[in-house]
Amino acid sequence: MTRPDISNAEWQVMNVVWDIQPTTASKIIQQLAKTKEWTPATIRTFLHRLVKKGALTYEEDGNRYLYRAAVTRRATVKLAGRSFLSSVFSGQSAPLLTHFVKDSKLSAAEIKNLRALLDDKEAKDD
Amino acid sequence: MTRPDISNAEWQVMNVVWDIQPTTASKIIQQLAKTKEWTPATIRTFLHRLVKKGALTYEEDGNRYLYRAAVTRRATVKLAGRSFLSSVFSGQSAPLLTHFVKDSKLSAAEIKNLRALLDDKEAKDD
DNA sequence: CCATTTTGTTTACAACAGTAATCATCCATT
DNA sequence: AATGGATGATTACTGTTGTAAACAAAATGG
Repeated sequence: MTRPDISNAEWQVMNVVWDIQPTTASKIIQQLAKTKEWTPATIRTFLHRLVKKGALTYEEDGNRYLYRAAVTRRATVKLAGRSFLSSVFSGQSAPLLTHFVKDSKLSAAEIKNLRALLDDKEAKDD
Repeated sequence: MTRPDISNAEWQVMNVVWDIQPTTASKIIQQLAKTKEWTPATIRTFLHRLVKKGALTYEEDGNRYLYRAAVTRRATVKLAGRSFLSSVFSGQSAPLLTHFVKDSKLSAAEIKNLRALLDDKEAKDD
């Protein structure tokens, strides 16, 4: 169970895989082409590294690979979130939330949703 | 205006400086000793790098330096937050907030505070 | 069948990051 | 004045990250 310690660039790749897995390198490359300037070679490097890190696995499918995530998005986000919280906010959640609420544009629906979550939290008192 | 691109370890140092600036290397080392296992040499390396990156400045004070932040915590947090948001949540604030609300322990007062912030946001409709 | 394209593997290389040790100074203390 | 600690500067070394090119093998189009 290698700890996935996923870099910024690698997150872009993981996000695509989580969205459309199982999938091939060329599909991933296609997706990323929409938003990034990376050459295919670069993306393939990331794929290799992610496999090596244990964040992706693959299965052979003819002459190509079908990639899938070896770690869940939820768990990986949680780890990255804690690391960020710890570095940037010294582990203090409330300032983090304050910051992001202030720095975000939120729709009425999203705000409502967050309120509901807060209500929930208060009710459970945890 | 060199872009401060502050690493995890360097954030620890910056957080101390923002808290107690202007201050000396040995004070910083003392503070960090409470939570980290770094040798003084390591911390001094970080100080040098942060100066080089333009995140810290110093003023000579006898034979030692008085360090102070050259960038505000607010601005630096904002940059780091956006980078994190972009990598881990593909730029989507609402999921980020949902995640952190769920993954945080919050006091009643903190919850109240966040609600107030949300109300504010809704009122201003931005 | 042969050339081209696709796909995966290996190698490259500079900058940054983590983690220090060593070296040179200067100040303070004996 | 000599020495030992504090302080800053320089050097070091490994691993990671961003960014790819080069190479090899397989498939595909003509």
